[in-house]
Amino acid sequence: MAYRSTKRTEARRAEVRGRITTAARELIAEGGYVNAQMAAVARRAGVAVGTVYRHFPSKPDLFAEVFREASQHEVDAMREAASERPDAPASERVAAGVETFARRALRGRRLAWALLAEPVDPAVEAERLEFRRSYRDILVSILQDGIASGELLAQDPVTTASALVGAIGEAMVGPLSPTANGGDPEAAIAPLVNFCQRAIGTEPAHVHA
Amino acid sequence: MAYRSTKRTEARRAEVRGRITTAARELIAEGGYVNAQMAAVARRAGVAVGTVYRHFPSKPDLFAEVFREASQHEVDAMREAASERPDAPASERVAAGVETFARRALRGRRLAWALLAEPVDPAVEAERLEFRRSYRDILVSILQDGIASGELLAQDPVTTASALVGAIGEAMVGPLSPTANGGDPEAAIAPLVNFCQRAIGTEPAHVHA
DNA sequence: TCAAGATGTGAATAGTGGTTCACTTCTTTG
DNA sequence: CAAAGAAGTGAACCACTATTCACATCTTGA
Repeated sequence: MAYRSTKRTEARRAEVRGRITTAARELIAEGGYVNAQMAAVARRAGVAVGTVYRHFPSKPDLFAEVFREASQHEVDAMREAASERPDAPASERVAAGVETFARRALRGRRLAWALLAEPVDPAVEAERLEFRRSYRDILVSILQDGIASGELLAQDPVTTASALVGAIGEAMVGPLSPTANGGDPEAAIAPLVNFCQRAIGTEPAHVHA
Repeated sequence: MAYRSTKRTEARRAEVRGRITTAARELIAEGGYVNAQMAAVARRAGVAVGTVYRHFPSKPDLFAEVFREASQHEVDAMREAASERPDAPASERVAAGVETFARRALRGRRLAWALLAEPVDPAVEAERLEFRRSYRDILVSILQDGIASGELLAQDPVTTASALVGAIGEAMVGPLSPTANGGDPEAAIAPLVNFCQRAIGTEPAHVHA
């Protein structure tokens, strides 16, 4: 009984672990999951391959954590944007959430695409499902409020919210996106927000503009 | 000069080639691109691996053709549905196209997902891009008609069409889809069509229902 | 039937990338 | 400092697959 982990070693361990997840996230942001081999992660993190395996039992485990961290950030940002004015009309709350989502996705297109759609190991896929479900649930909740208050037309909020998630993903980071070929990203946001506002079905009586 | 290909041999060659592409498509429909190894394709087609390479120079070449064929079918079906009544209101033409798209996607969820989103070799990705673009362009054309006639609100038709493609894909075959977990597929179509009709922005004056 | 060429075969090859492990280095405690 | 154990290392290992190629078989025209 001559060795016990101490604050110093634990801090160092956490620091190395952080370097590894950061390296993995950066590689995904640059070239997607396929571009993020274990050897490349290790090289960028400045450690040996074996060290990565001291911290994560397998590649799926590593990337599940990376996905979890990255997507949590995104979901929190959108939730915050959509809840800034909890009593605003649903259409404005959706607009705020969508705009935040879109703007952040555009800042890191490749990472956003990897988080949203790129196929990955089943373990990572499970994280992604959580991610998309979180987005959807934020929207569902706003839609339900809007329907209850009579602001929005009667509709299936789960279908609407799912479709919105797909629409935003495609319009922002998908291959069809105007931003995919060098267009001005900012210019793509307003039409998308308009799309979403129309899609949630504001009752004509509530239209202000 | 003792051998020249004849009708009989050409027919046989075409038949084998067809067996190979069919086998490849079936494998994709069952387990996606990752599940479709060359050896598996050969086995299912009832030929040796080498034979596959007599017909296609490489795996990407084979699957590019498979994607091209499969997606052409889908695009044609949607175009036809949307053009059945060329003078109908845009909102009805969109509804007809979307419903056809959705219904067909549901019939072959895995294949539809592979065609729409699963990452593949760059050569195959190029085919997929064509595919999505074709869908988008069908919708863009209808939207332009509707905007010109005053039926639809002014909007960027490319963004709207891209977002619609994303929305349909997500709602029908994406991980969020209610149909992904054993829900009734038919029940998912009507809400989606409603979503799309709202999203294209029918001018209030034109609303009939 | 025979030669020429096309087509079919599948074991062997080669590239890729995740994972292991014997070994070294570092840190802590007595 | 010495022992114990944790952390770090990276070459070797292994599984998986696309691709090749020397050989066999089949088809055609003379």
